[in-house]
Formats: sequence, structure tokens, C-alpha cells
Amino acid sequence: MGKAKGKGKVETEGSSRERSISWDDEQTKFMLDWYIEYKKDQHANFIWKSQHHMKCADALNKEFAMGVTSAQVTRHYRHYKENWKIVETALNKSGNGFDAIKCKLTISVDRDRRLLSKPIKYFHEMQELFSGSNADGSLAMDQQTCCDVDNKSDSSDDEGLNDISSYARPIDIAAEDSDTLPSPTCADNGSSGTSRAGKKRPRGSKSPSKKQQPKPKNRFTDATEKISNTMDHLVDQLGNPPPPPPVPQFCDPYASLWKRIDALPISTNDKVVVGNYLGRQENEGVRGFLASSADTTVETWVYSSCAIEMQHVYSRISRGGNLTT
DNA sequence: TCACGCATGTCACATAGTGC
DNA sequence: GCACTATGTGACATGCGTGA
Repeated sequence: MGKAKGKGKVETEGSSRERSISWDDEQTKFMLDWYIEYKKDQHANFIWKSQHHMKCADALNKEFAMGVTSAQVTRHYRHYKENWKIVETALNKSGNGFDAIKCKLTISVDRDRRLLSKPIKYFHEMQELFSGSNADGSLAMDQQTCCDVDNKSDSSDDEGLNDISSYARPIDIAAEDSDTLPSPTCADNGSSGTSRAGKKRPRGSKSPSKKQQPKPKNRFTDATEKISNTMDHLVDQLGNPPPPPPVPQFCDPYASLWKRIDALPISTNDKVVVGNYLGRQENEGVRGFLASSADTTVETWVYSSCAIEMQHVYSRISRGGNLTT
């Protein structure tokens, strides 16, 4: 908005800070999944309120015994929302190119590049959770160019490319080998002030949080705690068996895409080639992108990008090759 | 209409990790 | 040791909803 937000901070002293926690990938994914699931049951104009974040915090504490507060959950949620906005903006920005074949972004803005030049964690979750969900609508953006790039089987992300097909693959992220905070079994809120309202940390002052954070326990202790937590959870589940899971309803998320391709004025053979190409597992990102794109985008992609693939296929066919290879 | 509370967007900062 | 990045959090600005 171009406003000087977060600036002009008031000089106060003695500000205490929430105990920093290290969010495990599992925990973050659980949180995002929780929000996604919760949101599914809500109405269209649903707005997240503090009680919802509190519920999520409870769920996290039950699942991981991480002692997280609702404020931390809120902040973590917002952090990912911030990230998603950067991704979304980059995807929508005309100055940035998008290679549908490689699912590669060409970022022109430094700040965006910092985020997008590496695999973006939880791209899938953020897309599902934040796409078109701005509560006030003031920041509603065109979602059409956003792509679904979860590609768990793609192994070609080792070229330093902005290959967003790997964004949803946290396993590949070196930084994710984080020595996560070993799940403190109690909410260590002792270091946090009861009220931070109106108190700002003066610039230049040391943040108390990190130093107050206990050293991570060794991995054995960590594993032991996790095992015991898991055992506790299992015992709880055995004692109170959850209701039977809903019967999975198979729904092809790309059904509409197939229909749109089928409706294109191209030959049946071309449709088969396009469908065969998009149906490959490694092209899941392209599928997602096209599924959320406008008809014209799909059509343009089929005519331009996919034409190359068609040429390859046809040349293989002419040599007696297999269509599926 | 206006004041207030709340949710959200955004920038700044602290700390740890990493590469040189 | 320094620069840079990633992560987590603080804090202010803004807009909307609500009640008086």
C-alpha cells in the first residue's frame, strides 16, 4: 500500500517477547492442514478469528505437545500468508515470466526473488488455504495464473532453477533439516510478558526471545519425547477410537481441465497427446496451473508450449515409438 | 455518525545457520 | 569474522464490523 508501516516505532523499554519456537515441518503442515480442513466447513465469507487460531493451537498442542500459544499460531499462519502473497504476486506480475513446461518462474523483483528462488514450502497448502480467501477482499487478486505445482515425484530440481514444481517438496530443502525445538511438553510462557500491548521493542535492543530459548535437546532426547508423545497419542486413540473416517470420495481435481481440453478445436490425436502429456506425474504442476487458469490460457498453452511436446510425440510415433514414453 | 475492537497487511528486527 | 539468508516475532497502519 506504500505506507510506512512498521516504522516510527515508539521507544519503550522492557518489552518482552513471546518465546520463539522452532516450527517443525510436520507441525507447520499440520497447522496449514488444520486451517484448510476447518475452512472447508465454513461459509464463503468466513473470517478467521482469534478463537479459531486458539483452536488450532489446541490441536497443535494435542498433536505435538509443543506448547504453542494462539498468538504464535496466528503469527505463523500470517507468516505463510505473507509468503503466499509474494508468490501470488510474482505469479501475477507481468514482469515475471512463467514457464509452464518447466514450471519455472523468472522473478524480476529482488525481494520476491529471495523467496522464490528456492523451493517454497507448503505451496500446495498455501494455495488451497489462501487463494481467494482474503477476508476483507481488499487484496483480492487474480488467481488464474497461480499454479498448482505439487510434484512429489519430480526429481529434476537440482539445477538451481526457480522450478516451482519442487516447491511443495520440503524433503529436498536443505534448510529444513532444522534442529527443531524439541517439543517442550509444557507451554513455556514464563518468559513472555502477559501483556505486550502497547509495548514495542526499541530498535537496537536485543530480542530476549532467542536467548531465553533453551538449547535444543539432543536428538536422542528429542526422539524419545516424540516417541512418548506418539505413544500417548496412540493410547488416547485406542481408548477413544475416533469415528470411522469418511469414505474417500474420489474426485478428479482436473476433471474440468480435461473437459476444457476436450472442448478445444484440435484433433482427437492432439487431445490425446495433450492429455497424455498432462497426465504424467511429473507434469502435475502444469496440470495445476492450467486447472486454475482461464480458458484462453489453457488454449494458448496447448497451442504454443504443448506444440513442442506434440512434435516430439509425433516424431516418436513416426519412428514406431510408444505414445506413453 | 462515530468510536471502538478486531483481523489483516506490511515492515522491521533478532537470532541462528551457512558460505566465503 | 563478515555478509547473507531463513525463520520467527514485534509492532504499526488500515479497513471493516458493530454497537451506542
